[in-house]
Amino acid sequence: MSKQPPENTDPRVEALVNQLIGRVADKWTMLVVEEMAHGEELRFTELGRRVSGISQKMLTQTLRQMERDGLVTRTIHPVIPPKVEYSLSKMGKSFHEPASALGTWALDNLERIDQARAKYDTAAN
Amino acid sequence: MSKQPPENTDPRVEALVNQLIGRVADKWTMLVVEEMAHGEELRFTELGRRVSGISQKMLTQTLRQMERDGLVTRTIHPVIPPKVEYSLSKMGKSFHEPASALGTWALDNLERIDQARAKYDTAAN
DNA sequence: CGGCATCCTCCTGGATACTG
DNA sequence: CAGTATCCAGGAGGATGCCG
Repeated sequence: MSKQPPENTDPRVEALVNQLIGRVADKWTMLVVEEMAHGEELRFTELGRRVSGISQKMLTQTLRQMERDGLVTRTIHPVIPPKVEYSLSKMGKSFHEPASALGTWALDNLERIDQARAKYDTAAN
Repeated sequence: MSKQPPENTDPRVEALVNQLIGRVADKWTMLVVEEMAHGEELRFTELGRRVSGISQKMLTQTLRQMERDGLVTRTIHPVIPPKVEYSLSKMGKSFHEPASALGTWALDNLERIDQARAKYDTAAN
């Protein structure tokens, strides 16, 4: 499988798209976007508090990637103690739509999925 | 960060939702759903051919998870050589909507993201 | 054909400690 | 406060071989 890269599309574009899907279909990215979608600027620590379960490392990493991809704006206030504020860019906000649609779907179907799993697990043993 | 699990929600539900997001925000799941969305029943190998870059192992794994979650129906035809067909369940189809919305977004913004990255990379060095 | 089992490698990501 | 740096365990996932 995937022995011969399909000739019908430019392999570089293929790779890029593939990688982009990986980035976009990222749990932490989605959760961070969700928290930032309300519009206010958020500080690093506050963001960490809101995204439940995220480690500081992953928060940093996720924010860097999002900044690099142009989803997030990072504003450094040169004061002591340091103050850095994050907010969604225009593109970031546009990303929030499909992302939150997916989140909504997950919530809506949580029950059904849970049941499906239980059924599957008992059936198969 | 994430030292004290927030008390405002049931930690078990929290965990489940978190895990579910992880499942739902999965690259291969999305790509597989995309290929299956056209409605026909698809055989294992054919599916593998369509989802570019997926290994046989990941395809099997993804399909099993999706089946377990009730997104996919697996039909075994007891013939020789073996014939197994996969199709989206009703829930699977409903998942396709937000999933493909995300894919569409990625495609639409591929250019912008690429530019943002280039800009970020040259600026920071 | 449609897998499962095994091995092995690399990357992800948590924990911890330290800085401007 | 907002990170960076380091270490390290565990899981993801490719390659290969075998089977009903």
